[in-house]
Amino acid sequence: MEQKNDGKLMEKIISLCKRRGFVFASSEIYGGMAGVYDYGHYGVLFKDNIKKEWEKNMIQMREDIVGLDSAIFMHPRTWVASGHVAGFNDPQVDCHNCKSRFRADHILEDFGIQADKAGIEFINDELNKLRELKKLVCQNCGKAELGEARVFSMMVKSNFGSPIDSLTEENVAYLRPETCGGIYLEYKNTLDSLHSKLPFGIAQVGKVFRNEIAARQFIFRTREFEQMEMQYFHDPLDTVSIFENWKQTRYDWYLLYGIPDDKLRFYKHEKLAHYATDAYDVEYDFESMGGFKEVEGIHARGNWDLSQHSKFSGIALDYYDEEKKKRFTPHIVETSVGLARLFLMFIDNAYTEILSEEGETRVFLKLDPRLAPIKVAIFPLLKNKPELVSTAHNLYLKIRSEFMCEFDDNGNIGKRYRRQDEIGTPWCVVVDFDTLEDNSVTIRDRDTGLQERIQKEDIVAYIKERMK
RNA sequence: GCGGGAUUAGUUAAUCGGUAUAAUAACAGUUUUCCAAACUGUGGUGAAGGGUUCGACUCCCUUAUCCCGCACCA
Repeated sequence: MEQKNDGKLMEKIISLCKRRGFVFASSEIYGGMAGVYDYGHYGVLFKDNIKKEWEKNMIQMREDIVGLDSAIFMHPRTWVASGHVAGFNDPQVDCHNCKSRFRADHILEDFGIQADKAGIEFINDELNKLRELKKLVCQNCGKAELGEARVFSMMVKSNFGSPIDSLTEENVAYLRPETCGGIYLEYKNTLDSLHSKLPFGIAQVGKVFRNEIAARQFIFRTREFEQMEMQYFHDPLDTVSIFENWKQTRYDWYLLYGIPDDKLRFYKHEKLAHYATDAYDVEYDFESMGGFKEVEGIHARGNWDLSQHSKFSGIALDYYDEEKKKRFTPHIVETSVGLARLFLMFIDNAYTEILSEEGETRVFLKLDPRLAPIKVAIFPLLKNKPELVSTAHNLYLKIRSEFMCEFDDNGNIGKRYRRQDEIGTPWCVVVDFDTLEDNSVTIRDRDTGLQERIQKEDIVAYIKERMK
């Protein structure tokens, strides 16, 4: 019988990820580093498979989207133009009495003062006005002890390209907090070099960095992570239909890889960025975190990005539509998803425990075969029979050019099955005494434990058929 | 970032101001004709730094990390 989880799923996932070499906390031998994780052998394979499937759907299977891999470092003015330097931060204010901390802009909004994306001077001016009116009180302890607002920038700075003691807003090189900036900067080159016609998209996967105040919940929120983003450039007249289309396309992608419909939902943003016209999140119901959490954002961004970069760079980033005989700055619909969030989502969904009649628990990851780090493991039935071992090993040598696969002759057969179950390997092939007679092997299904007897030569075709 | 709790082997736990234990996992061997069997052997542990002490895993301080709650998540 399948066991219901007892609220310890996150602990079990973290433990499995470490024990089986998927994910390690960074810098463990130095005591760890918060919000940074390293991916071990199976973690890399799994993560790369997720990335490949995303790229296949977003680039390979489409005529209207092209790839890009832009640099992490961009010209400092990029982030001034995008509004990140001014707005990508949390203005916070502390209560001197009870030590509670609040978002300063949220406090102002309670008084009807629009402070989203406002500068720190503006926020402190408004806070001072409220102080004079004696309206400023701590929402927690009720005393008027709120101090000056301070800015916690989410942007990670570097000394890239300049001596470290002379950093200014003009020359500081930020580590990008999102990958889409690189897409906007290469919009023009892409258009010129690939004769793309609107509507078209640019997709890329890459590392980004954010100074999260509290990086928690394993790999769900980290300071260094990978984003998979796609920016779709189009005629503003088509925004509504294109936006709806992308919502559906992205939602359906999750269903393709075994995420059940009832664990997915859309969340509509009520509070939009000033340039945005519509924004939805795809949320997944994480059992390990007790509810729905955002995995992907789908946003209609208007022409804010291109027009800002055009304004700050002095380079025209518009588009002339030959058919419609009109010139305009393209509008953008963006899809943006965190790779590590998908990693956690797929494991959260795949983690399964079955209690056997003997009272033993079998743990396995019910991963889609396309995502599983190892596709097939090959064992000899017994390890003290050299002819079984060598036949199995030769079979492994033959198959490994087709799929990521493993050979294992450690311990006994049951133990080897369990190890593969835990890393989500969909098939295990066993070479037994019949193999020596008639070249047949058994192939066992991870989810059912059932075996079929097939010919050695048919293994590759068998697996390929089931990975479509 | 605030408040509270915690940190002993890969994991789960025990003990003790005086040589740190066990189970399990790992590895090697024997065995085993399909689901973590058994036997033998091997390696591995006090988060980091400082203090008190003849002697600290144990007492004290600092830092880090984790968990719970608050706040935050453009």
